[in-house]
Amino acid sequence: MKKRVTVKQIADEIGMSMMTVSRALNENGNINKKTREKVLKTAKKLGYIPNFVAKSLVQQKTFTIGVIIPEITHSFFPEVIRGIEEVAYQSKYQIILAHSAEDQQKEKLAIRTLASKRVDGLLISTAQSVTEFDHYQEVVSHGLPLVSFDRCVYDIGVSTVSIDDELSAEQITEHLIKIGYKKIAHLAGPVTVSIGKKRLNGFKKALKKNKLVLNEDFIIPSGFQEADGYNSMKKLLKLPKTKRPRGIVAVNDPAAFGAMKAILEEGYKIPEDFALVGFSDDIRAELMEVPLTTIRQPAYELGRIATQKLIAHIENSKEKVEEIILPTEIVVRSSCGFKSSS
Amino acid sequence: MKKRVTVKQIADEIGMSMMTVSRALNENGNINKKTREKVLKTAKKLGYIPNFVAKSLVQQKTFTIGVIIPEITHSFFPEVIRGIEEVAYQSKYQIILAHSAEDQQKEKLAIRTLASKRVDGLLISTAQSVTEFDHYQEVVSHGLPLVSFDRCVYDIGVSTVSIDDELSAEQITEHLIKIGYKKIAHLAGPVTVSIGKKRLNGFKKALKKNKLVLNEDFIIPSGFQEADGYNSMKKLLKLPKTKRPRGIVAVNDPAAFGAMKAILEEGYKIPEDFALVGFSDDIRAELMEVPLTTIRQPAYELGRIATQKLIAHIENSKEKVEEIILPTEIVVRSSCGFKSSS
DNA sequence: TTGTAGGCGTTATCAA
DNA sequence: TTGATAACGCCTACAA
Repeated sequence: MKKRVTVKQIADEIGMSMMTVSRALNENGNINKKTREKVLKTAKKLGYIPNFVAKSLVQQKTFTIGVIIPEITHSFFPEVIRGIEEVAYQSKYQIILAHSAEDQQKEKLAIRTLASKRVDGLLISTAQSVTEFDHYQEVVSHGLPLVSFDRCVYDIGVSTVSIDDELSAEQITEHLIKIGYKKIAHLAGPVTVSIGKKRLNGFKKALKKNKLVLNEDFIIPSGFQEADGYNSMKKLLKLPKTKRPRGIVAVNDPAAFGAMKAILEEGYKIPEDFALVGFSDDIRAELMEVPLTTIRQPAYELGRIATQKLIAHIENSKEKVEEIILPTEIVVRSSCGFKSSS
Repeated sequence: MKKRVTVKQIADEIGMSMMTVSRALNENGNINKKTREKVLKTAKKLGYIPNFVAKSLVQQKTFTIGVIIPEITHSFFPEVIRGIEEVAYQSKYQIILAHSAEDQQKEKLAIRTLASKRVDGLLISTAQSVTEFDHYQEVVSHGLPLVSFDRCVYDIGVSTVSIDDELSAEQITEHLIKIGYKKIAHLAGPVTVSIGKKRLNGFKKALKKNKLVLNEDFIIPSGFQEADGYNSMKKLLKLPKTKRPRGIVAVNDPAAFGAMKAILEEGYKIPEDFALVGFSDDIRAELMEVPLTTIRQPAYELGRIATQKLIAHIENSKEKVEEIILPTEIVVRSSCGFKSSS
């Protein structure tokens, strides 16, 4: 293997100093045009590849953003990543992608590793199992810019980008109520995660606002995965017929898919026996055996805006910490029965 | 903002040399147990975060792998990435994810940037618009390990991980033939991309083997996106009725989805008017209005194995260059008519 | 416009 | 077991 070409080698080759070469390579100012061309030609001839590691060390800047997501299989996060990558690319940043797989320990480790790799900033959507946020606090206190998106952390002084989960959950629950359903259950996410708690709150709010009694048995602790929705729904189906809900508000689409599977599996019909709604408008939602009523989230935009905000924080330490809320839209399909005019 | 804690600061704090601290931090051998504990305690007290950038510079190793994919929205690549991330994580590597968006220029730039960031290796699935591979050759000749996956490059001396595209395309085409279709068209991918060329070859092979005439008009240049399939199918539908094919082999599932849309849009039925098959078993394939017959690819496994091979190359320069082929499976659904027993 | 000296934070090497 | 010194490749700051 040939020895790596460095600035010094180029300098020696043309009999000039390293600084001249460095300047020529970086298109700064103040350099003789001919010198510059000579340097560039020599660099090409020798097959020079600049070393960003060395550059990063000197400049204390890596042009790299760490991205930690809890999940990647479904359609939401890939869309978010596309948005992140696009904005990062435009600003000449790369992204290091880490997958927490909903696991707190992995998330913690990822944060530490990324901090050690000296990423310029961090974009995080919290794992399902996360119960405390010391590990966020730790890097933030070291001055590492962090933007929390989708599943956010509040009160630690970082910008957040999300939708209005509470309001959206309230809206979709109310949609069921307006159609005429009264006994409505919620397959809830973990309340330690922002979206779990906020969607539950929205669900409760809708009942209250419409003077429906909140039956605590109808709040089924669930999770964000299809299997969670499936298991929770199975539990509901074990209740005696008269004690069962008629409407189901799932914490997200994958959970709704699981619930749908459980319902159909036991020979019940949607929406005749159970009305079902999800949350996030997964790419599969409209394709399911019973197309799913859900909340559409602007995933791609969310990725873009979170990244823009993060880069703003990186490049300007005075950038204002904000809670950014993106609009959603209720998408009515057949899983909840006829369309309401409201 | 407080000043960053370094090895030197820890050393000063406890009155020892930097080397002792470094050794203690790295759990090497040869260090007094008490010294080690003292260092660790002090490091924690001061909030030390190791600087991998400096370490990388010294050790000429970043524990980072560059991953370049052409597309991220559909289900194939997210699954691959999950496999990549998992294996990388187990071996303590992180991944830098770059998105070429099917664009040759972006892919070139990504390769250069990743080489400059001194990733330890590169995992690439070629963009649709790529016509020449000098940019691969360039980094490979510099000794940067590269593994080409899914959409592979051959003959440049790198390991490849893919399925047997030619055989699989032959099989699924033959499946249509066995059912009884004789006039079969192919929505082809760009032949400059391995899978485009190989799937076309497989298609041709199946016709030949079964003594069907190859009608060049039935090979429609298409692309890997839904819109490409849609446009190509529209072209086919403009042919006079008697000159139209009865079976359609799409280069991949998204293209098949586009074709399906075009067919149904004009009031035709699948499979009654047109039998349709795809390739890759996208997550939506079984959920479509007409469930799609397709080839199942082991995406997650593909990501895992490509990464294992890459890390093997990284950690052992004598690792054998291989063409790894993963098995596929034909998944018969209703879009191709009744199930064949074969 | 070009060059010199020093340092970014860490580890390899050799010596004590 | 511990320490001093140089080196990784580049850039900042200052000088010529």
